[in-house]
Amino acid sequence: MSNAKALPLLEPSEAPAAAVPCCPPLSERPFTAEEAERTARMFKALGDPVRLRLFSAVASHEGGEACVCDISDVGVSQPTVSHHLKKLKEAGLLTSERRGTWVYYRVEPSVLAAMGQLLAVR
Amino acid sequence: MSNAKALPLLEPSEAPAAAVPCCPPLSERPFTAEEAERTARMFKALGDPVRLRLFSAVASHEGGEACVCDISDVGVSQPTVSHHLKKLKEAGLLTSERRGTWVYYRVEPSVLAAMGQLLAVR
DNA sequence: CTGCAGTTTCGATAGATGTCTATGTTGACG
DNA sequence: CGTCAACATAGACATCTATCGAAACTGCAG
Repeated sequence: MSNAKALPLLEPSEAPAAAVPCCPPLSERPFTAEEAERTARMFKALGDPVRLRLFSAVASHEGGEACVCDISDVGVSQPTVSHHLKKLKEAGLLTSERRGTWVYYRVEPSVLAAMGQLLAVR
Repeated sequence: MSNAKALPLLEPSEAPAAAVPCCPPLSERPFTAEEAERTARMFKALGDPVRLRLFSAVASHEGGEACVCDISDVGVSQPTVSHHLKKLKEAGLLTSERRGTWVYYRVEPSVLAAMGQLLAVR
């Protein structure tokens, strides 16, 4: 093909979803529907065992980042791993960057802090 | 009836699931399959907007407890509310107690602390 | 240019989940 | 005892989701 412009459209749904400036602590006041919708996305992303293992693997990896090949050993096929990493990315919990052959994922530290605040006791 | 022993059988599946003594911080080391399975249950329970609103409503209510009638206004039918409260209970996030006509739900404070620890930064 | 390894995307499918209506249970009150 | 109100359970249904194999894409090395 030798094309040089093969991706004319980039879905904005691919964006990091801005999960950081999220919400008040859960026990401060009842969540509104909108707050709940936004916050539930993050919890839901961590609500799958495979995703939780992938997230933990990235978070605990040296330098806070890991390439897919480092963490693919979670008992499911490689496309499934990719699928879950995408979900975590869409939830704003991970970011990715391609360096040569490999793709590296890293955790967004501010997100961990934000979720910690959610669970703070009044 | 004036009975004193009317509940002969109580499913153990109804038990609080012992969510408290859970796991090390997510970023300490990669989770094992078993740890992930256990921990994901809690995140999953909070991964639904309606459940999150119900949980927030209970957590922020005076005294840390609320009767169902106080928090049922989340836009779904009454059986659905009951269903979600049951899920939260099974996940070990809420406990319930009947007092007369009303059933009161309250948060397990230790659970919030445990989940907060999960998200602690290394 | 061609092949290869790492990664993502696509299409399909089985199982899980959220929601409803209808019905059951429990306690309070005449 | 009868009725009403507060919750819970049961069953049905539509939608979502996790998973896989196959195929496409990307960068690197001959």
